Amino acid sequence: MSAALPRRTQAERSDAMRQRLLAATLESLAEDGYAGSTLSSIVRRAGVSRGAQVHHYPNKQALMLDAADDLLRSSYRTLGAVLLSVADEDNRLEMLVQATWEQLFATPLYRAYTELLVASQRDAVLAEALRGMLLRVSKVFEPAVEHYFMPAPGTRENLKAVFLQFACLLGGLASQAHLLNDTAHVAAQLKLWTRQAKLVMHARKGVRLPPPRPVEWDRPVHS
Amino acid sequence: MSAALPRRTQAERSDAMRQRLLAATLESLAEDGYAGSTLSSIVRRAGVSRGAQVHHYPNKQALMLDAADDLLRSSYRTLGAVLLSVADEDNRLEMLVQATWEQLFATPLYRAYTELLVASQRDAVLAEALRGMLLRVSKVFEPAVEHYFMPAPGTRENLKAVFLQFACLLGGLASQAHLLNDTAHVAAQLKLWTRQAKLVMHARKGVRLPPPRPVEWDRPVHS
DNA sequence: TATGATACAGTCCAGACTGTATGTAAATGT
DNA sequence: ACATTTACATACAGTCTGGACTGTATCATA
Repeated sequence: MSAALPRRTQAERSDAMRQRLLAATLESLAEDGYAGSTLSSIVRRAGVSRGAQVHHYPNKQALMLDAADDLLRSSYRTLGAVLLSVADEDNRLEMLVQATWEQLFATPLYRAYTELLVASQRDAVLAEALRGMLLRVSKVFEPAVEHYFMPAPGTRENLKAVFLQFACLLGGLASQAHLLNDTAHVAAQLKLWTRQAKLVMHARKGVRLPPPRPVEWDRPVHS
Repeated sequence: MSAALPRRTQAERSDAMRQRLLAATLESLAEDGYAGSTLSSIVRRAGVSRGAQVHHYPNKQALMLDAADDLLRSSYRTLGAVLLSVADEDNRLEMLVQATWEQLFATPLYRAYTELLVASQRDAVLAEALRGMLLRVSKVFEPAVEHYFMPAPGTRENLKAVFLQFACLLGGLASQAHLLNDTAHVAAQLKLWTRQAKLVMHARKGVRLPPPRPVEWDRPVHS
């Protein structure tokens, strides 16, 4: 009769609980902001008790750090999927731009990232963590860029810099999107950057294989 | 013997007090963030009592709204000065880019703006206020752009969009500047955008006059 | 100069948040 | 089967915040 109680192992219970807490934390960051994400509201959102949180994360910073880690890990996976999805497209750049915006920057997850980013301006530990995670993400993106694109003949533009520009542009755009109540601006900006980028880079012809898959970052054991 | 008490008028006292409160608020926003800018800390920073604040601003939101107004007004003036300063330069675009970054985006004031911007994501009143103020600022910038620059012959690029791109780029750059601990990246990005912009616009030749000075926004009487 | 309005100072209070301490159930090891 | 560790729940302590409230000094005006 204990069909509803499948007797989970300790590790399973812990992982599930951590997952619920992290998901609730990221939701809360996106909706209520960093300061608004109080421990009480997070556990309420996760539907667990206060004790569960304090058991897995001794203090708020630890929870936030792990949430940041989870966020960047998730973005890493999304980015990987995006890069794969444009593999067999002819107009790779357009697809990449559109997909990056829609699936990465125009999402609640990016709003959560924004909150962590501004909080990191006053939290050196969080800043260091974000720095390291960004480095790891860029380590995936840059080889993929090399895999798919090459500098246009005649130009000697640094593709890394052009994509860093892209990231800053999308970041700034996302931060102000709720003020510009005209969504056409966003589309225009995406098109504008695409046009500019095409001047300095070409999609490599005949590349139908996905980019090299670097070090796995999917499930490192929790420290 | 009352040499130290020059008998100020009521309006003078009020203005001076409001100024101290607003300055302290913007400092606090830049240093301690939005949530960290508590009323107690602000009045402590301003060196005034709690009662002074509550007299001039009935609640925290009113203070923040006026601080945002002051911030945008100040940026408006700075931007005007920047535009004037590049009037008689030959390499106007480079100077404009550099000055905009140094005097507008790489300042504590922009950090304060960032705090207000993310806070406005959950404060509709603040968002509306920022929206209106940004509109007014752009109303200064756009005529100045027309005054100084023209689309390059052959291209039909929208200069407004290019400068909106510039703003988003600088915003994104400033938000992440504390993570990229390499200041060379910023300079490289500024150069990159300048190069791209030069492809679609030229400085008008022989323009030695400052841009048209639109509606004044220097000291509207306080409501 | 008398009277009211304005500017400012200091204090109090209800609520909220974080961290901690303690108690109970479930899982694990032997 | 039982002891021990792990996972989770509840209660509490201390701090802080924002708003309300009362009191005092300064200014405007008739």
